[in-house]
Amino acid sequence: MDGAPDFRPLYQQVRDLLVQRIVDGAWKPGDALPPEPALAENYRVSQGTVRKALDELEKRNLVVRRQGKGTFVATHTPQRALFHFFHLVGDDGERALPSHRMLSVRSARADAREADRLALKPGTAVVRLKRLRLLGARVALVERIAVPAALFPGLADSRHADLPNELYRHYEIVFGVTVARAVERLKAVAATAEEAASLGLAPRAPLLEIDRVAFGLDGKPVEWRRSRCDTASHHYLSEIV
Amino acid sequence: MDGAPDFRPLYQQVRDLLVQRIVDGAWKPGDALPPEPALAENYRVSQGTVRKALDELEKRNLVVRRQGKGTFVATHTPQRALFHFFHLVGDDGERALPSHRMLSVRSARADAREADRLALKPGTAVVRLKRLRLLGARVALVERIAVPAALFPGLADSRHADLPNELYRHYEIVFGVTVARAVERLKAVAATAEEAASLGLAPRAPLLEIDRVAFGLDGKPVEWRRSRCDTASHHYLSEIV
DNA sequence: GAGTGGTCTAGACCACAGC
DNA sequence: CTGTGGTCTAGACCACTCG
Repeated sequence: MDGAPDFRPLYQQVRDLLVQRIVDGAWKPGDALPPEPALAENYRVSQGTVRKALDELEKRNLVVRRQGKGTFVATHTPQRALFHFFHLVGDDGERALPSHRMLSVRSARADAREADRLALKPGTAVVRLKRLRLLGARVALVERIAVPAALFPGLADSRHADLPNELYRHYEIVFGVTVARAVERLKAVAATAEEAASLGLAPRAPLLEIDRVAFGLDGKPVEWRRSRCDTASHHYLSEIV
Repeated sequence: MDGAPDFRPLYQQVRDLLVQRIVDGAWKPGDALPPEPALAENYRVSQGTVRKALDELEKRNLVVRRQGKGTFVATHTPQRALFHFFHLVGDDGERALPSHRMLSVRSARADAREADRLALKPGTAVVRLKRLRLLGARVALVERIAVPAALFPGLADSRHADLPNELYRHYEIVFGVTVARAVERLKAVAATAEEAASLGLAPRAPLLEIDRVAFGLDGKPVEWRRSRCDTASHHYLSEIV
């Protein structure tokens, strides 16, 4: 820590250096970080300072720590992928885990809205996915997804039946794209004729629209997703602390 | 810390003792806690341990710390009341702060749903409020609220015009009830004829229903609120970290 | 200047994992 | 047994607030 002068607290500097190494891919999801004493020596700070930096990485869900084993870069396990980002819950409180039916995968040029949400220039190459998602045996969501083609080379050529339900895990394993954060905007909308047919509802039935932008480790948008959900027997759960 | 044997970490014991004092009202919202060295001496632990306990209280939004001044029990400032618990945002990204028009305040006996949400026996005395809330100049929400009468003595006798927009602040100042946490369940529903009229919408227009249970410092439900919102030009914002 | 919380250190010991 | 993260201490100094 004796390089360029920097007047922020040491633990923040260490924290940012650690984040940088994860963002750069020096440590990949699932990898163990060096032990705390090694990091302390490496950065010429005390172990307490390293711990405070790691506390913050843990709070941001970038690493998980396990006593006796080590500190590991966080991964999108099936559990995390589903429960952390999927907030639809049965009205009885059961978290019915969704399955899916992928309908199509197509290359396209970003339209105005995709360009806005993904922070791209209109016309940039994107990949569009369409799928249905089932809760229990019923189709409950229709989903349109758009991602920048540049981040996902070859995705457009996937056979749509081969794409897994847990896309974020797939993004991470196959394309090295880690979803670190997301912002969801929710609205109530009336189902289009097509949506109503897919969901087995009356035309213009009320649907919950979830418009989600997911961000990568570097803070840039990596996916835009618009889900329209039948909330007759499910709800979106939001906990405020 | 040399009383009854307890094998949890010291900082957790100190944390829980501090929480207890806040819950019991020994320190009220806005009060300063004793300085860290005093707490350390009091509980016979090091200042570092007290700090770790206070870190957790701060994370739970129970206290706020200000360098050079002290540590204070959190209060529902107008800012916090609105932005922490009110998640509707204009589609342009502006946080239009809502105003309200209280319609009625009535005593009643808890029906089945109120009893469920508030963890009361059916028939327990409750107070029901109805109000409209405006975003800008437009009526955008119709809201029904129910609270246990026992926690809010005299509330039922309030002139409804006297009740402020920021109810949580009112609960805290007038009744000593602090809302610490809330759970919201969101659905899309079709407006009833009455709701459509209040909101100036077509009958059966899609509305976002927010069903919120708010919990006090002791973890017990203190309010149930059901808001139905016109999301034509606003959305509910949910950030996932 | 006195008092507060914020940062940082060095070192001890504990609890858990795995050979 | 060794190595990991988790807890705890004691003390130093910094940054901010206020009289």
